[in-house]
Amino acid sequence: MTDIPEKLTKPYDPASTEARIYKLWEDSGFFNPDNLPERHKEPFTIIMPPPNANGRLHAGHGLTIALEDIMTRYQRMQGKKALWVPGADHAGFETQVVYEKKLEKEGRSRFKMDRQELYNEIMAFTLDSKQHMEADVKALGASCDWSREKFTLDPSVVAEVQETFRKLYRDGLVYRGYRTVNWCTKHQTSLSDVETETAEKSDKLYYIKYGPFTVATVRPETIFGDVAVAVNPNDARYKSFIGQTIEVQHPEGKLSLVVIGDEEVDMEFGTGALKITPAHDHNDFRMSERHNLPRVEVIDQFGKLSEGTGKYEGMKIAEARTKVVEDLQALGLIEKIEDYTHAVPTCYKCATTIEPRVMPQWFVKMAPLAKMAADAVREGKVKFIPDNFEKIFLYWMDNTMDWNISRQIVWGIKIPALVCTGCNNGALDTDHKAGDACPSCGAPLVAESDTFDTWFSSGQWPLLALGYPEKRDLSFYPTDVMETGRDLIFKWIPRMVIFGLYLAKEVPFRTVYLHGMVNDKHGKKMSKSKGNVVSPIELTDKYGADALRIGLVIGNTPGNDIALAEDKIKGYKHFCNKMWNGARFTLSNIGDTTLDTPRPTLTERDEEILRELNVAIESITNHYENFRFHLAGEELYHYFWNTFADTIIEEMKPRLAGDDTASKDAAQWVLLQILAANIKMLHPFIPFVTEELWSLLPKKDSSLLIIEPWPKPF
RNA sequence: GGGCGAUUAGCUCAGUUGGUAGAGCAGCGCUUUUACACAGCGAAGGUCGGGGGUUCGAAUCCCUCAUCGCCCACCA
Repeated sequence: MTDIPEKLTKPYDPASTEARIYKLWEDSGFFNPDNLPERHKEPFTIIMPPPNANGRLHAGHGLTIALEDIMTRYQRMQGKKALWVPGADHAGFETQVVYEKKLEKEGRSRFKMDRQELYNEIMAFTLDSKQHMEADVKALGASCDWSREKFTLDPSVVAEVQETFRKLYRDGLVYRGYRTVNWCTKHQTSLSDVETETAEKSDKLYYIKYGPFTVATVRPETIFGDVAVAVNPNDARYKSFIGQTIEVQHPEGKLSLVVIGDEEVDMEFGTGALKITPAHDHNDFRMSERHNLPRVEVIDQFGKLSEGTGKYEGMKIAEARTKVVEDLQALGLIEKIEDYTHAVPTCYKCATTIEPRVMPQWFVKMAPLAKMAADAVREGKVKFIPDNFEKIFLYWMDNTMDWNISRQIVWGIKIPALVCTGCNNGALDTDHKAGDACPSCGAPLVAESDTFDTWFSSGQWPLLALGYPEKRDLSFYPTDVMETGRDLIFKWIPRMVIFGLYLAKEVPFRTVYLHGMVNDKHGKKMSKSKGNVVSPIELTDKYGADALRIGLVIGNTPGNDIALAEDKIKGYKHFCNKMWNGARFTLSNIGDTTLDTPRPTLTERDEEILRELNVAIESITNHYENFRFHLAGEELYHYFWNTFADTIIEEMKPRLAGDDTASKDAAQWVLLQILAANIKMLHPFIPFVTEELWSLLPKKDSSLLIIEPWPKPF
C-alpha cells in the first residue's frame, strides 16, 4: 500500500471543496482566454444568455450553465482560446413586474411614485439581485470570464443600444407609427406580440340588430366606437349594400355608418356582417386603413369606457358589457346570444386580457430585416440543434409583423427621441431638442419618455457583450455557439441574428443549441403557484454542483424537456464518490508510479485494455464534438463505473498484490493512466471533483486540470 | 385552424448512420471480501402506443390511426 493524501480517506465532500476550487480557478486567470498558455490560439466563444438580475437562478439556468460550461471547458482542454462571456440583464418589463409586486406587498404603487425615484429604487434592487445571481452562477462552477462581464445597463451598452436605434431610424427601418398596440390595462404599457399569450375564454356571442343587418360580436360595449359595417364583396346577401350609409340604433342614440366590402370578412362566421371598431381591434384597424375610416376611442387606458359613451362613461369593460346588453335587449335589438369559446390575447405576466388601443409608438420595420435573417439561415450560416428548430425559425421569419419597441415603463433604456405634441411624429434626439418645432406640424417636440422593449437591447447582446463597436473583442465574433432554452427560438434568437447581420454584417453565432424546459420530477412545468419549484442552488448545496450538472445533462436530449428528480441528482453524487474511491484505490496501489513514468512493458491484456480505452476516448470525443453531451456523459459514467472500477480494478488486484514486479509495474501504470484519462474527460461535466482529484495525482507539474490537454489515444 | 414534439421496464428517460432493447431511481435475493454499503454480486422486469408497408432484418425508414403535451393563429 502506498500512502495516500489524508482527504482521500474520507468520502468526497463537495461542500468543503467547491468554493476552494472555484477560487483556484479564478486566481489562475484561465477563465480569461488572454491568460491561457501560448498553445491556445483558435478562439472558441459562447456568450452567456444574461440571466435576469431580479432574483436567484432557477433550474433552467442550471441546465444552461451546465451545458455552456461543458462546451467551454471541453474546448479549452482541446487547446482553444475559450471565452465564455457572462452577463446580467436588467430585463425591463420582467423586472419592473417583479418590483411592482414587491411594492404592492408594501402597500405602495409605482403610479404614485416619481419616475426617477422609481428608477433608482429598481436599480438598487437590481444591483443587489445581480450579486446573488452571480454568486449562483459561480456556485454552479461556471468557467466564464468575469473580467468581461457586461450588464445591459452599463453606460457603454446603453449608448450603443441608443445608437442602434438612431441608425435604424436613419435607415428607415424604425418609424413612429399610429396604430393598434397590445395594451395591458394593469401594467399600463404596450407589449410586443411575443409578450402576449393566448388564453381560451368562454364568452357570449351577441347577435345585434344593426340597421338592415344583424352582426355577431363578443364586444357589444364597443358599439359606440363603430365606424362601419363590413361585408364580403362576394356575399350575394349583402353586396348590394356596399357603399350605402345605414342607420344603427344603440342605447345612446344613432350611428350613421358606411357599408364597406372587404375580402377579409368571413361569410361563414356569424351573420357574415361585421361591425368595425378600428380603435379597439387589430383587424378592424387594418380595415380602417384600407377604407380610410375614422377611429373612435371608447375605452381608455384603464379599461374603462371613455368620453362619448354617455351613461356608460367610467364603467369597466365587463360592467359596461352587461349594461349595454341589458339596454339593447330592452330596445329589442338583441336577436340572440350564443355561448362562444375563443382565444384572446393576454398579458404574459398578469393574464389580463389585452386591450388593443391605437397609440403612437415606435416600430421596427421587420420585413427586410427578417428576410436577411432567413436568407442567412437558408444559406446554412447558422446551424440549429436539434435541426427541426430551423423550420420554426424560418416560419417565424417568414411571418413577421412590425415590432413595437415602445414600453411605457421607467425601467429600461430610454428611447433617444423626441415626440411631437401635435401630430404623432417623432425625431431623433441628435437632430432636435425639446422645445423645437415639429418638422411636420410645427407643434413643440418633447423628450420621449418611453423605454425600449428589453429584447431590443438583448437582441444585440452578442455584439454588446464583446464590446461592440470599439472592436475590443470582435476577433471572437461571430461566436461559436448560442445555447439557450427552446422557448427563446422566436423571442430572442431571431433578433440576435437580425441585429448581428444588420450591425456587423455577419451572423452572431454559427450554432444554436436549444435545450428543453426543466420540469419537475413528473414532467410538469415548475411554477410558484403549484409549489413544485426546484432550486438548483438547493440541490447544489445538498449534492454538490457536479452531481447537479451531470444529472441535468445525462438523459436529456437537445430540444426535449427534462424531468428533474432529486433522486437522480443523488445518484450522480454517488457517482462522484465512486470516482473518489476509484482514485483512492489507485493511488494507494501504484507505488512510486507517477504520470511521468514512462510506459513500461505491458501485458497483452494491458494492451487490450488500452485499445478499449482508445475506443472509448474516440467515441466520447466524438460525442462532445457533435453536441451529444448526454451520450458523452453516459458513456463516461459507464466506462468509469463498469469498465474501470468493476472490471479493470478487480482484475488488477491480484497483480498488484503479487510478486511479479514487471506485471505489477505495468498494472500500476495502466491504472494511473486510465484514471487520469477519465478525470480529464469527465472534467467538463464534474469540474470540481475532477480538479480536486487531479491535484492529488502524482506528477511533476502542478498545473490545473482546467488547462490540461484533452486525452489522446494510447 | 395550423405547426412541432412525445408515446420504450413500476417512475423519469437514453438508444449517433436500421441488425433480435439500455440507464438512473424504486423494488427483490445474497454479501459487511482491506477503494467505495454514496458499495459489490445475482435475479427479476418491456409483444419498444395500435395497424399497415419497405427490408434478409425496424424501437430505429415510409403511410395511417389513437392518446398526451407544447407552440403559433387578428373568424368578429
